[in-house]
This record gives sequence, structure tokens and C-alpha cells, in this order.
Amino acid sequence: MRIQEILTTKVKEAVLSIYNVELPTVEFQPTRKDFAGDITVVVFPMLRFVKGNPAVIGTEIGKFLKKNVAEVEGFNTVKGFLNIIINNTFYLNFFKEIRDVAKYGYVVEKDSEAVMVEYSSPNTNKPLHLGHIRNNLLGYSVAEILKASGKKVYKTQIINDRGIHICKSMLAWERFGNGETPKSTGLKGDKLVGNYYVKFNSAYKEEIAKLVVEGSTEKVAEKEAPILLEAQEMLRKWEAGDADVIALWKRMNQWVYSGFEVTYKNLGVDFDTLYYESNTYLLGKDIVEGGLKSGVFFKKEDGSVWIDLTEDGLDEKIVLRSDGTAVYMTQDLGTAIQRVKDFEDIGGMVYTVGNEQDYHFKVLFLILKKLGFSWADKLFHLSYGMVDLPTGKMKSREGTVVDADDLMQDMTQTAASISQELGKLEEYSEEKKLELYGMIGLGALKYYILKVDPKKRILFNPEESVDFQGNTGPFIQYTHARIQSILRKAKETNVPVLGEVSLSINLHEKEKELLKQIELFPEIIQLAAENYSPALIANYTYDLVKCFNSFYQNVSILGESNEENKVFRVQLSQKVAEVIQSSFKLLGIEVPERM
RNA sequence: GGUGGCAUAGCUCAGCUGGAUAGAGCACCUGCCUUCUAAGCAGGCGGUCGAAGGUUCGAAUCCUUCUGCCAUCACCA
Repeated sequence: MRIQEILTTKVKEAVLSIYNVELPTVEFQPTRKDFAGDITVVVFPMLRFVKGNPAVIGTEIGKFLKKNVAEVEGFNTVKGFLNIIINNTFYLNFFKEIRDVAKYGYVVEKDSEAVMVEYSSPNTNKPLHLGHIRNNLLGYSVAEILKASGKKVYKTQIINDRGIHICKSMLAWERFGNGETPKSTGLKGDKLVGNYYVKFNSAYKEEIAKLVVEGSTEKVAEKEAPILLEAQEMLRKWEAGDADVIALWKRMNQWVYSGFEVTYKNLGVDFDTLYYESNTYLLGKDIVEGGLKSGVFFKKEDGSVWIDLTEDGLDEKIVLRSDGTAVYMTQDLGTAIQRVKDFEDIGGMVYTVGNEQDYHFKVLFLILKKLGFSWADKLFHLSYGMVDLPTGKMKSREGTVVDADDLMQDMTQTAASISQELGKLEEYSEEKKLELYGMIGLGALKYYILKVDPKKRILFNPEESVDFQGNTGPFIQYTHARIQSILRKAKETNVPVLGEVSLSINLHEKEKELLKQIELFPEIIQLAAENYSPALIANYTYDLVKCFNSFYQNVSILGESNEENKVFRVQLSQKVAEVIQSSFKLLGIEVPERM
């Protein structure tokens, strides 16, 4: 049982016995470093029920606890704060309980209801960039955190494989491509297709300029540039099922998919099931038809279908164009409903999409609710801030994007040069070294992005490299590697790593701090799941590791002469390493054996 | 203009449902590698928590107004 639960009961007993008052709740906080104690009861909130001087009340409760609670070793009262000192036995017992728990902190038995987590969801006309990296890392990590908190999870994405954007790349390729393929150029497929998207845009710009010179206004030119008209014609052909267009579309999309596959693999994310817009974009129409009959939607004179959300403080929103074609919303309605059909145990969904679409999702969820779907209340838009560059927003069209593959490679390169400078890996093979550089570089990148609150925007300066010191991924990986080194040496010198935990150990202050920090892990996972926030996991792990490093530097582990203490310290270190592994797994970051 | 989000040290960020003197990292300065990996540890410098009111025994945290930045409000996605 957690110490807080024990004390809650006992403090209530104390107040009842001393003041004859029943307290509804007891408020705790960790004791501040400057005071003696492990946990603190805040007396102030009790003043509503118990009249008197808070310091006196605290002292009275303290006396009662010391007398009646085995775990309480001592106390002191500072103003309205009752600082309680918990004895070693409690912490040692706690450690004994959890030491051999394999997935400590994870909830193993699963809920019957599943959650579907959507992330990534790229367009198929250009490569992934830094913004996608944040999206993928967040979505993947939240999925893992939900799993660890006891949810069954399906990871998915909706691939935006149709539309004018891909037609632009297709058209440019037809025009300027000379039959180039990923194979013939040696380029990744998504990069090749992305190049043609860029080519389309420069050709488009030239045509606009030309039209303007010929006397057209810019606005008209933007709409009438022949290359754009041709792209639009291509989209019409696509929708009509034109065999040549479809064949080209399939071919180029395939190039993109194989390119994405490499990026996802390097990034370490995966999906359980995929949805393609080309398959789902028509599904929503039936829903709209049904909603029209039931009066949720209404039709305007021109035939377009709308929903009136003004009573909910929103606007009127279109759900079907006057020509009967689907809009974004139509498709999202269809996709959501299709998912629940495909996976009957879905109880909720998480959409990992940037905060620029907050309004869209507010509307989407509201419409689904009005359509009467019971699960509409359990939809969550995991909305995150944009990744901005010092120059402003990233724009694919203007080439001001940080490419995902390039960035991962840069990070790995930086990790390699730092590692080589330190020169601690002589006995490693080249292959193992490369693997390690990737682990560290990616660890730095992922941690850098995940440690910040999802809803805050990130300013990414490509000129200043991501740190490898301080509150960073490599810092935590490094601590893990150091622990592994100790464990290897312990094994060599036959320290009994699985021996009994002695309950008579006199805990060092640093050891006690570590145990307190480890005790927090399960509730941090729950908190991170409730808040959909990997940042909570990252910050927790950082605190744990800081605490361990201080222990490591100030207390000798293998050099300890007392055998019981030595064994305990080795075991404690091992547990810390396990928690680091567990929490970093939730962030999608690997941890090395040495570095 | 309407709506939503954000604003904490020079920079990047923590700060749980309101609680003690607001915490880390980077940068800058001082120490510590003949003892378990110095990607580390110990310490120093640095804050009118955007501004002003209010609620409260107590406010970075809750409420109101204001300022600044961002997003959004399309028969685009």
C-alpha cells in the first residue's frame, strides 16, 4: 500500500480522536528539500473543520501518528505543514515487493474497450518533415502510454492519397520526368515525387508571371494558369476512373509508400492498421444522406448540405458540396464510422493532428454526437503546437522545411562525432557503433521533442544542434549505460543480484530518495495516459536519473564493504535501469548497454 | 471582428486537483577524473511568473479586463 493511503486513514483517525471531527480529505505533498521529512500533510485545509492554530493542530496529529502508525518514525511542524519521517522498513518492504515485478508500473490486465490512436496521416505528394516527426512521436508515444495504463490500443493513420496535391506531382512528372523512377535515380520514392511537386510549383509560378505580363491580374492568373487547369483536369479524370491516370497514381503512390516505410522504420514507429482516403472519401455520403432524413443536416437551394451549429456557439458548416462531392468533413465522418464497424471493441479514438485543426475536430465530434453515436463522447483531438523555425512557419512550397530523413541523419552524425571524440567504444565493431550512434542521435531528437508539453509550440533552430547534455535523451541513456556497466561488473564478481532484500539496512538519504521516486512511476503512467502527455514521462525519467546520478557519484556501490548494503545497492541500480527502460519504451527511445 | 491557444531566468523548458523561500537544463563562473563510464557530480550567478484588478488564511495556478504572439472562422485539405 502506498504511504499516502496509509496516512490518509490515520490522519482522519487522529483528527477524529483528538477533535472529534470527520475530515473528508487529507492533502499531501512531498516534503521540500530544506526540511526533514518524506511526506508532508498540509494542515491549512483542515481549518475549515477544525478551529485552532495550524501549527498546534499539526503537532497534535504528528504525535498521534508517531504513537499509532508503525511506519512513522518522527515528525516536525513548520507553520501549517506537518512533515513526516517514514522509517526505512517501509521503503525496504516496498522495494522487496516490486523488485521482481517484471513490468513494474504497467497495468497488465487490459480494458475490454479499445482505443484507436491515429497519427502521421501524411499527404502522398511529398516527403515527411519535422512537423510529421512531432506528430509521429507524439501519436506513437501516447499509444504506448495508453497501453501501459491498461488500454487496448490500435494504431492507425489515414493516408491522404487522393486530391489535387498528388495530381500536381503526377502532372509534373509526366511533363518533366522523362520516365525517371526511384530505381533509375537512386532517390527515395517520396523524395522523387516531392521533387516533382516542387517542379510543378515553380512551373505554376512562371505561368502566373507570364500571364501577369500579358495583362492578366494576379488573382485571375492564379486560377487560370494552364498547368493548374491541367492538374484539375487530371483530378476529374481520376475521379472518373480513367485507367491511365489511375495507373500513374498507383505507381507514384507506391513510390511514396516505400519511401515512407523507410522513414517510419528509422523513426521507430509502426501501425496496426491503415486507412486510405481513396477508400473512405465516399463513405461519409451515406451518413450525410441519413442525417438529412433525420433532420440533423439541411439542404440549401443550391443543393449543398449543411449543419447548423450556431446554438452550440459555432457556425454553419458544410458537409457536402452542391455538386454532391465530399468535403474533408464528409470523409472524416465516414472514416470514423468505418473504424467502429471494423473494430467492434473500439470505445474511443485519439486523433493526433496539429492545433490548426482544433475547430475542425470540435465540429466533427459535435456532428457525430448529434448523429447519435454513443462513442462520440470518447473522441479526443490530441492537438499539438506547430514546430516553427526561426524564420517562421515551415512551408513545403517554399522549401523552408526540415526534412525528416535529413534531420535523423544529422542527429546520428552528431552522436557519432561526440562519441568518437570521447572514444569509449574501442572494443565495439563498426556495425555496433553505427547502431549505437543511431540510438543516441534519435534518442536526443525524440526526447527533445517529447519532453515539451504537446500543446506548446516548439521553436526549432537547425543552426543550433539539439543538446546532448543536461535534460536530454543521451543524458538518460548514459545513466542507463553506466548502470549496465555496474551490473556487468557485479556479475563478474559474483554479487548475488537476486539475493534477499535485508530489512535491516540503514538507508542512505540518496537511496531513500530513489525509492520514493520509483514509487511514483505507476501513477505517473496513469497521469500521462489521462493527459495524453509523453512530457510527463520524460520529465519523470529525468528526475529519476538526476537522483540516481547523485547517488552514483556520492555513494560507492561495488566498493561498499558491507555485503548487505552492496547487494541492495546493486539491486536498486538494476531497478532504476528497468524503470528507465520502461519509461523510454513509452517514449519510443532505445537505451544502450554502453556508450 | 468572432472563437480557441500560448506568455515563468539571457535561451529551452518543469511547476499535480490553489499551499512553505517559484525549480531544472543550456550559457557564464568555481571546484571534482590513481576509486563503479566526467554525455557526470558538487556549488555560484541569474525571476516585479506579460500588465492591472478580484476571490482566498494562502495565487505562477482560479475569475475579470487589457497587451503581445499564434491558429482558426472557405463548396481547400
